[in-house]
Amino acid sequence: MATLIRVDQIAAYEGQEVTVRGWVYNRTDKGKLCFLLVRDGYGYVQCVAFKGDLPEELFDRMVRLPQESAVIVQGTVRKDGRAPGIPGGYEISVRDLQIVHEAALDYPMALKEHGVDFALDHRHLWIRMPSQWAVLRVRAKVIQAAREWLNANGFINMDTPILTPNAVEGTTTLFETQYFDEGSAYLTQSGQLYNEANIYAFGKVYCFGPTFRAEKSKTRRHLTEFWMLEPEMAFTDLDGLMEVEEQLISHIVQTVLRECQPELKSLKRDTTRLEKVQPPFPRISYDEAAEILRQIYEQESDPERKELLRFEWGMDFGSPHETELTNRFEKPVFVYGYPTAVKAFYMQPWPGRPEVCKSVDLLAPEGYGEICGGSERIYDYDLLLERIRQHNLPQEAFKWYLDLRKYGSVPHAGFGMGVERVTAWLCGIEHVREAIPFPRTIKRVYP
RNA sequence: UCCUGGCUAGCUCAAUCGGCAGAGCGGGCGGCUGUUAACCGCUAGGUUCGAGGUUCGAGUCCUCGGCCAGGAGCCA
Repeated sequence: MATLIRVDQIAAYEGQEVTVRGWVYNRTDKGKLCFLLVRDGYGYVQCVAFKGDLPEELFDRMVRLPQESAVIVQGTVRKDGRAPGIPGGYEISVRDLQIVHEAALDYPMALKEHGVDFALDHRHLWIRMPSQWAVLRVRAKVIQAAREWLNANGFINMDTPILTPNAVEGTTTLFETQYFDEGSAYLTQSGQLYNEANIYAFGKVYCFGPTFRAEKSKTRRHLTEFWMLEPEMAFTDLDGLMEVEEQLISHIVQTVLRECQPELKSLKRDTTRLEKVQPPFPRISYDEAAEILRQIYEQESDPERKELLRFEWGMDFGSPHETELTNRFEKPVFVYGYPTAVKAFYMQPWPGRPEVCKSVDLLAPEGYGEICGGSERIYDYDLLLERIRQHNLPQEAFKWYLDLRKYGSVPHAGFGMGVERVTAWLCGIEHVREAIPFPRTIKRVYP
C-alpha cells in the first residue's frame, strides 16, 4: 500500500508511490490520455493516465467519470511545470484507481463563474470550488493566527453567552426569541459586557463567537450572523489598546502571507500592500479625519459623488468616507476620538472634552472599511449610571455591569474584530458573504 | 424604507429599429498521447419572472405585481 498523502505536501513525495483520496474536480480526456484534477481537501492535484497504464475496462471508466466522483488514486509523484492545481507543479502518474462513488451527472456547478443567487443557493457545493475553498482556508488561518497571538500574549479564552437578556448597546436591532417563562431573550450582538466582568477575574481575556444583528443592512460588508473576536484588557488605556490591535492584526496578516501562499495565489491576490502591514499603524484623530474629509469634499467636482461625501463634524463615517480616508494610507489606519453622541454609552469621555470619547476604529485599506472597533470603557460608577439613564437603558438589567465599577474598578479597554471583514480584505474579495461557509444575510437563511 | 440595475435553455450570456429565440459551457454519441474552464464533429434541451395592455406582430414598448443585486440609511 502506497503512502497516503495530503496534496498540499506533495512536493515532499517526488518520485514516490503515493495514495490520494478525494473527488474529481475536472476531467479531460484526449483519446488514449486522461487527466483527472482531484481535490482532497488540502489541495488540487492533476492525475494522469495513458491508456496502456491501466486495465482497459478501468481506463474506460476513468474517461467517463463524472465531476465530483469520489476516488482513491495510487501512482507516482512527478514534478511537471505543466501540471495545474493548488499548489500545482506536481502530478500523479496513475497506476491504480478505485472509484468509491460515481457522482450523478447533473452536478449543477459549472467550472466557471455563477450568478450570486445561484451560487448561494448551492453554497453546499460552491465551497468545493477553488476560489471558495481558498477563501475559507484563509478564514481558518485568520482565526488560528489570532488565537496564537492572543494565547502567546497572556490572553485567556473566556467565551460569553450567545443568549442574552437585553441589548448590549441599546441601539441596534436584535433577534428576539422566547426563553421559557423568563420572557424574551436576544441573540448576542457582542460579548463585551461579559468580557468586562471576565477581566476582573482573569486580567486579559478574549471571546470568539457568532454575533447577530437584525438590521436590514444590504451591503457587501454586512451579514446578519458574523463572527467576532473580542479581546478585553484590565489596566489598559486607549494607546495600549491600539498597540495590541496593530500587533494582533500584523501577526494575522503576516501569518496568512507566510502560510497561505497557494490560496492567495489561486485567488490572484496582489499582496504587495499586505506585506507592508507591520506596526506601527498611522493614528489620526477624528478631528483630523474630519478636516481631511472636508478637503476631499471641497475638491470633488462630480456632484453625485460630492453629495455622498458630504461631511460635518459630529457625523459618523459612511462607507464612502471610510474609503476616501483609507485610500490615503498604505496600512490600516486608526481613527480615534469619535464624538460621544455617535458611539455607545459605555465609552470613556476624553479628559477635558466630554463631546469626544476614547474610542478607536481600525480602517482597512483598499476600501474594506472598519475591521476593528474598540474603546476605553467607563470605569467610574456614577458616570456609567448617568449614561445608562441618559440612554434610557433598563437600570435593573445593568446591575451586574455596574457592580464591576464598585469592586476594584480599573481603567480597561477592548475591541471587536470582524473575522469576515478581515478575511475579505486579505483575500481581496468583493463581498463578506464569501468569507463564511454558510452566510446569513437579510434575504438568505438557506442552505 | 428609499434609489439604481437586473430577470431569456441546467449554468453564463446574446438577440440591431418591434419582424424565424441563438451561442458557449454542462448532458448524450463519436474523434484525438499533454490538457490547463482542452479542442473538433454530431445531438437533445425554451411558459423569454407573472398578470394585463398597445400592435398585423412583443424577449424588446406601456401599466401593475414578484424575485434578486448593491448603494443610501443603520452597522462590525
